[in-house]
Amino acid sequence: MTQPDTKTRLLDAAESLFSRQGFTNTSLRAITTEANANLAAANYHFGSKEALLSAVLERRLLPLNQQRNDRIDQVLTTAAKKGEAPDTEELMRAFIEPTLAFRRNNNGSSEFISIVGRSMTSADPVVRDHFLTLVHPLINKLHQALCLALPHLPSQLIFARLFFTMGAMGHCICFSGIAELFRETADSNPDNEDIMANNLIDFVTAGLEAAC
Amino acid sequence: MTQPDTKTRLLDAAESLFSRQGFTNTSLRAITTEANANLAAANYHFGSKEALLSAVLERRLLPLNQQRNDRIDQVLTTAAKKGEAPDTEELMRAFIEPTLAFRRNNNGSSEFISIVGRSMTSADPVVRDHFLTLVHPLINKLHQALCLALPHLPSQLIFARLFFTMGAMGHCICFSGIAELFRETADSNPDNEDIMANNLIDFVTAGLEAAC
DNA sequence: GTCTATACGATGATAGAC
DNA sequence: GTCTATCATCGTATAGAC
Repeated sequence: MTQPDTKTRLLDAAESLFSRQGFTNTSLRAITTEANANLAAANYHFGSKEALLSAVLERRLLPLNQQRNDRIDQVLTTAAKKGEAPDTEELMRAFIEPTLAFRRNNNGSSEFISIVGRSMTSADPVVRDHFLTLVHPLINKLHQALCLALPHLPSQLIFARLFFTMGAMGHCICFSGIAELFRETADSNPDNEDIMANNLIDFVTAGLEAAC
Repeated sequence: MTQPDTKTRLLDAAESLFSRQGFTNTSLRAITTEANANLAAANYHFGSKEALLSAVLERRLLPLNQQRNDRIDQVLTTAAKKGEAPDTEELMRAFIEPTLAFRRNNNGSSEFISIVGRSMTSADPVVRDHFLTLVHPLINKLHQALCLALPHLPSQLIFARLFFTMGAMGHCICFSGIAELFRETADSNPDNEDIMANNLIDFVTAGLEAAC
């Protein structure tokens, strides 16, 4: 097995360190040391530390978005064939399951998704804008699909509820588990991930479908 | 009107700058300059930049927690007098309304609450731990109250749903409005704050009460 | 094109004079 | 309590080797 090239090693090291220590608390020097690369190589390949974060995000977020997009399309197509409106819970399942599954379906970085969760609410407008650009098309598609699923609700209300949904999901992916946040017994085995995903899907589906 | 002392001026300047630019993007030198104080005075009074953040948080979070605690007690007492279980929606109203109202009920820093939202998911364990210590008693009380309101649901499930609730609310207070996140028409007048709070309360109440 | 060595300004923190 | 001086470390930029 040959060693990956410098750019990939830098991405891997940055992903790992950003996940474990956060963006700010990770220095470029720590990344280049772990990647066995020179400090300037990071800026040569990515231009800046923020651009490196963007590259780390894109590498996994683009495939994830493709996956979520496909699953939403699948729900829409199946419903259309039956001449029915899409189901809210199925749409949420298409959106949430691939996201949370990312935490155990790991390529060596099961905690990558926490970087996404924190970028979403970053105080840095550059980071947030870049993240939003990546997910905006997906959110728009999901919003439109939910308007089909919930035709009796105003579009703006559905949008607000989708916003709350993203907050709940974002909170989940910021931590390795509820346990970490509330100091409960730490148990983060795959089964618990499934339970958490199902609990979250039940929660947001009921919230989205609430009477107006 | 006499000028506040150095410590207060530092707190005010830090609160304002952290709210607008985030913790990392604000330097101690910018804070001390705005506060007309010396750089070393910040470290003398607070010990470190992180400790300054903690002090900024505590100054407003402790009164806010007191207010939320009182309102939850009020719901519990009223229900107990009637011999009934507390109502989920009323508990959520007691928890959420004071939090979101903070954004317009400003003492010159209506955006302070966004610091809270971001501390909640901070990658820095020191920041997160300090925040958790501040809110843990309140969350425990709310959890117990919800167990009374939803006696047919297992305690652990209620806990998970409360976790989702905090995520949805935390997402709301990270931004000056949904508009900011999704580039919709920017309109953040007080009425919209009320609408958002009510929408959020409806959303999480339905999620908490969902069938198991 | 890739990468290394080196240097620059800015940052958080600290020691010690007053 | 306050301030000056100083330090190690940070992100970044550049010149030049391969």
